[in-house]
Amino acid sequence: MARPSTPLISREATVTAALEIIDAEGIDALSLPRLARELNVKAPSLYHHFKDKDEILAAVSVAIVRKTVFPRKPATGDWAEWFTQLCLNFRTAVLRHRNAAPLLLQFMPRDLLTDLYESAAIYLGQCGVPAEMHVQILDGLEKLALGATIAEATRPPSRARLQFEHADPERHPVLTAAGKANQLNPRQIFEHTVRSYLLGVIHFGSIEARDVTLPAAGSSLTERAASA
Amino acid sequence: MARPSTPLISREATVTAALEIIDAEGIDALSLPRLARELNVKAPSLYHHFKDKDEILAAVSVAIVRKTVFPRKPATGDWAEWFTQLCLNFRTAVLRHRNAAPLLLQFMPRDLLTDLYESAAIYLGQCGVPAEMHVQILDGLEKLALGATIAEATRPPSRARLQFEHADPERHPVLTAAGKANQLNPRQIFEHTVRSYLLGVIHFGSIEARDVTLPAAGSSLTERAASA
DNA sequence: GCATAAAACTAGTCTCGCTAGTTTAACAAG
DNA sequence: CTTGTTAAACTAGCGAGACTAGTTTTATGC
Repeated sequence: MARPSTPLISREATVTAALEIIDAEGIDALSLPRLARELNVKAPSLYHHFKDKDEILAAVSVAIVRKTVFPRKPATGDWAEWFTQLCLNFRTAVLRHRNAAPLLLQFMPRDLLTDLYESAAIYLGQCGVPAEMHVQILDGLEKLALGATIAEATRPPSRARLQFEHADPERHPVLTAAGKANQLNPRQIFEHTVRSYLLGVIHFGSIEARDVTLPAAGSSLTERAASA
Repeated sequence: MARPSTPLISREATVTAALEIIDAEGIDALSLPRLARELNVKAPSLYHHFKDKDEILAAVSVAIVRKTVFPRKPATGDWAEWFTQLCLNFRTAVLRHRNAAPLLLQFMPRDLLTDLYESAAIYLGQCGVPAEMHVQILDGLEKLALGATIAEATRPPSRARLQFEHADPERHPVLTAAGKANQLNPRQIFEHTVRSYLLGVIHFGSIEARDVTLPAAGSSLTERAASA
């Protein structure tokens, strides 16, 4: 077969097919031959539309992140509420494709975020938050939201509610009890975490970060395990 | 060559060599032939000591996490301080091998954590923290510390202080200003984030997680970009 | 002393990412 | 309408890596 009247491959269709494979069979199942088969095409043809496999994965990452719903900014100036909703929406968008979540570590489209951050920094300024705290808030929230979401995505969802899967009621009675006492589902825990962080920043953000080094005395996990 | 009088390969030496390769040349450079060469051995011989490559990577992950220094619990009952130190020490241990950090997403040794969590839950109980909050604290901190550390590790360290690398002073003046106003280094930001989170939990932990769904109106990042 | 298992090896398979070079069709310029 | 150029597919094949099978030699336990 040679050049068809209408192209068989489009970037969009490729990304969609890739995402379907990842969703259904996991990220290791996404090979170029496999992806090409899905598009009724041979693997090398993909190189006419993407430089290499990484470019495909980056495009998949963009597709996931772009589905984050962007909440309207409350006129009340409740910026913490706005950030919380944004983080929740980001989490939702990523968890829709949890098999693909690890991609974001490598391919998170940071240029997409920059426009968002500019807008967020303006909003923070309007709400009276001093500029020295903007980095703290934006950077902390990014790591919190991204990290927590990816971490959650890499756990099997069936066990999401069962908190500590390795906890043995015999060896870990207190931890087991804590798991039972927990009332919140994963989404609520995430929301609580984000909210607590923002509330902490608001009320304690002006505290100097202490310049502490390692504690004078301590044992490593290894030593601890050996002495147990 | 056949069976030597003393084994040429040990699990420990293998893990050490693997970590050296990852530190020096990145995770993609770690192939079994490459690792075997470092041990003056041929690749298939490794299969007498490890089931597959994943088992090697899991062992590497354990080696990294086990170097986390375990701080002494303050008798004052200042559990937030203890958790903060623990998180900082975890971050330090992981950042010593930042190229290997992404491994923790897949191979984080959760069984190692379980003993730690049991001990932490006991400590929280002794400090008067109600059991309903234990999961919130432990789970939130795990995701925060793990996620933030891995996210930080995957950024190049040289640019760590330069906050928003994609920020263009023309297009993003406020964000650029925020970056300049920032006084904290990455470690301090991390510490601040953990501390803020814990302070938030302490003071607002009893607040019900609101059962909010998506906001009534909003635009996605895509629509936003299109309208800009 | 002998059977067994350990610990290395060689040879080779399969899959994958990617490149080179080919073919045919679309399209723009004269 | 022809013709030259480019687009978009293809086939063939390289090189690397994970892993398997089967072999050899040696240590070790009975």
